[in-house]
Amino acid sequence: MIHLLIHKMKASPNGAMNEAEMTTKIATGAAELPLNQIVPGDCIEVMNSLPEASVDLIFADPPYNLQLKGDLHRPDNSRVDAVDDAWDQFSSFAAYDRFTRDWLAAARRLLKPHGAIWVIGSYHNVFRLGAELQNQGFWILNDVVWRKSNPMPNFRGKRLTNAHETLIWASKQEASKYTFNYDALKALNEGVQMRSDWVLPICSGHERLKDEAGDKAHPTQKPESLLHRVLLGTTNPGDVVLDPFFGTGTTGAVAKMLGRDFIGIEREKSYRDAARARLDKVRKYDRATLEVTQSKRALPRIPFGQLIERGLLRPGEMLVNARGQMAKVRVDGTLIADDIRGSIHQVGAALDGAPSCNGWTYWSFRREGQMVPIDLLRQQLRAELG
Amino acid sequence: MIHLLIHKMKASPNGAMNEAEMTTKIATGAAELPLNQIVPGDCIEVMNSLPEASVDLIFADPPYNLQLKGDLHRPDNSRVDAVDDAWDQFSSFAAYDRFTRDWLAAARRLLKPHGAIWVIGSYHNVFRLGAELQNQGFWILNDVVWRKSNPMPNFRGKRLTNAHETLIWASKQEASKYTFNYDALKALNEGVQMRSDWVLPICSGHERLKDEAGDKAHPTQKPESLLHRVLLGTTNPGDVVLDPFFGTGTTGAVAKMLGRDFIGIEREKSYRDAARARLDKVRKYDRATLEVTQSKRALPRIPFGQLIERGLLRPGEMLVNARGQMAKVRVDGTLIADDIRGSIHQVGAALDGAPSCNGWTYWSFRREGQMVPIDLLRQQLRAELG
DNA sequence: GTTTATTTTGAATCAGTAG
DNA sequence: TCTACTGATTCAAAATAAA
Repeated sequence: MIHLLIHKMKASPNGAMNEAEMTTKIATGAAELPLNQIVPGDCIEVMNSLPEASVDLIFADPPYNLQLKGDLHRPDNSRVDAVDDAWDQFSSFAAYDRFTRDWLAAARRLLKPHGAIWVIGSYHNVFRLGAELQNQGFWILNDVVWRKSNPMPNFRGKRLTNAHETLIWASKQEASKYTFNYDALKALNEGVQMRSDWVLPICSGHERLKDEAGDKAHPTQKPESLLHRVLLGTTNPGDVVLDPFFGTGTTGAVAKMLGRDFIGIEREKSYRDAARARLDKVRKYDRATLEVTQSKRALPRIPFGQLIERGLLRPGEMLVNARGQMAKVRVDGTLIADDIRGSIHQVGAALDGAPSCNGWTYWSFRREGQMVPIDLLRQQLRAELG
Repeated sequence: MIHLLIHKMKASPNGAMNEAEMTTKIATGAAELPLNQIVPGDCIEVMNSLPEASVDLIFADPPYNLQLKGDLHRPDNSRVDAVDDAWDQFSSFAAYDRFTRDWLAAARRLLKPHGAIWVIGSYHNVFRLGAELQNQGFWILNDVVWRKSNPMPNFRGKRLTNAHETLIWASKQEASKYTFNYDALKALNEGVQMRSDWVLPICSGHERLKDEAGDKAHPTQKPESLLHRVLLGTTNPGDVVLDPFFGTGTTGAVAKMLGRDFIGIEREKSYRDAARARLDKVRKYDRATLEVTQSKRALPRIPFGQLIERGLLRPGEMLVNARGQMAKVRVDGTLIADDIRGSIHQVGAALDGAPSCNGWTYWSFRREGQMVPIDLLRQQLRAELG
């Protein structure tokens, strides 16, 4: 913990280091995390200059290698403003694969052992991204489809409307204990577990950043709703989130709102400038707002024996399951039912012939003529213990 | 055209060649297409024995290389019947890649110059499939997401519900003049152009083939609705459709209904037998059971959390009920009122001491001095999402 | 026969802690 | 590093049973 803390170097609230200072720091290989800052430069070089195993999550929206040929026109003859920027040009699949291999390796080095990565792409590049993730030992947890509610139609009627993009969520390795806020995402989805297909609109309207000329500041700005779901679901407040293709800073903006620290890396000055102006306007939510639905797994463990020690249940008292079968509570917190002895879980599993059993919800006891689940006593004890 | 016709050798309507005859024909390298038949054997060998440039479309559902570990149980302790068949076992990604390279090369050789291929997979294998397609010169036209309306849930709450599979549609080469029945698919989609995400139920009920013991005949039978859309959209009547992983013959069944010729290749005798029995019962143009989901269009369910993600409500904002009681909106779409936390419905019910509550009509928020029910935002979102 | 309640099932890389 | 133990965890649709 101390190891990581000494690397943290938060930007002052009033403003970040200027870019000249930043470049110097990076070039000298200072092992400090430029938290909540936008680092100029090539993302591979910058990542390699940062201390290894220091980042909780990486969100990466790399160039898509679109390979567009001529101009595309709408049926009314207006020209579609396509992604034709220099940063999206690669000479071949091999060149794109080399680039992918290098930046993914640099990203993997930066991740903590239990860290994870999100990448987003379209059919032009996502298969190469996914294959290389697997080749490097990342462990894919889900692929997620961002289903656009308002995609651009296919004007020529030669293919299906390309109405989605694909995200891949992967942990650093198979053994990683990745962060997944299951209950928060379930709450966000009105009580049913979140699926791998997310219906969200593209980034437009007020959210879409414009330059002085009124044109879009970045050709592929991602919606904040997408990052909200990613960061809420797979990071905790205070986590460090790095975006090596920061663009106009959607990842940073949502991270700031949600009380996560971000590191942005971006090569193009115009994008950095737009992102800085944007980030200055973002405010963090207060603590009560940031709090999310808590998982039961995070609650303190209460040994069943404590109910007896604390006098909430008496030794010798009988417990009953849903089928009316009974078991006697023994002084050491184990049960006995006929000749089956063991914990509340073991005896329940044995009676049901089941591979496992949650004894807390399986057993009830009698109080004033009523059957009361023993889990109620656990809740009572947890409340007492604060 | 004549060149192709001489290769065609349709099965007699009353029955196909028996398997012994078939094997002999293949072994001698007879350059004839076994139309509307199921060829036994390894798909690579069989494909290499058929004449090149003779097939219009290939639909391939190869093994997914799932790499499952131990058993999985549902919360009710029942065991999940997993895909653990020998044909899905590969020793490494390298072995899977070799297999993929070989069968794709054999498939590409069989395709006519203007032919196309569909492959289907999950995140376990689809990135390797897509990358190898590109490596071999196939030209990806779309990736299509099959969004399952009734997927298996994630029982342990450790990941997102894996609710989709991915199909890739690619032509033999960039210059191919592939078949795309734009208007047919547009008609199928109620007059708006077909998108790259298809919502279809999994294969179950009467359509799911059972063996004598009443168990599923094949662990991964695909729904006919999926193949209906593929074949209707990317083939013409009379086209030759080849499926190298024929299984229990969904591709053949739909091809027969739609008046396309099929060639099935399948290694496992039990699958071939089930497929033959199935195909015998299929009649051309029996479309009644297809596209069942198309008709029912219920109002889309909008989770309250989406209002937050979409910025229609801000986290931290206060909601008010009819009695003037207030609750604060949290980032995961839950509310907090004093020490009561939960969904809009739960908190409303708790405040009223009621068993249930419709949060959508219970809560309002302040906009420009006016109190506005949150249900208005839901209606707004529904309109946007179409 | 009709309606309602209960059971079954689906391509799944599905646990974490203490000793 | 390995073993033992605790205890958290599911949605939609079809099939079957019950009323």
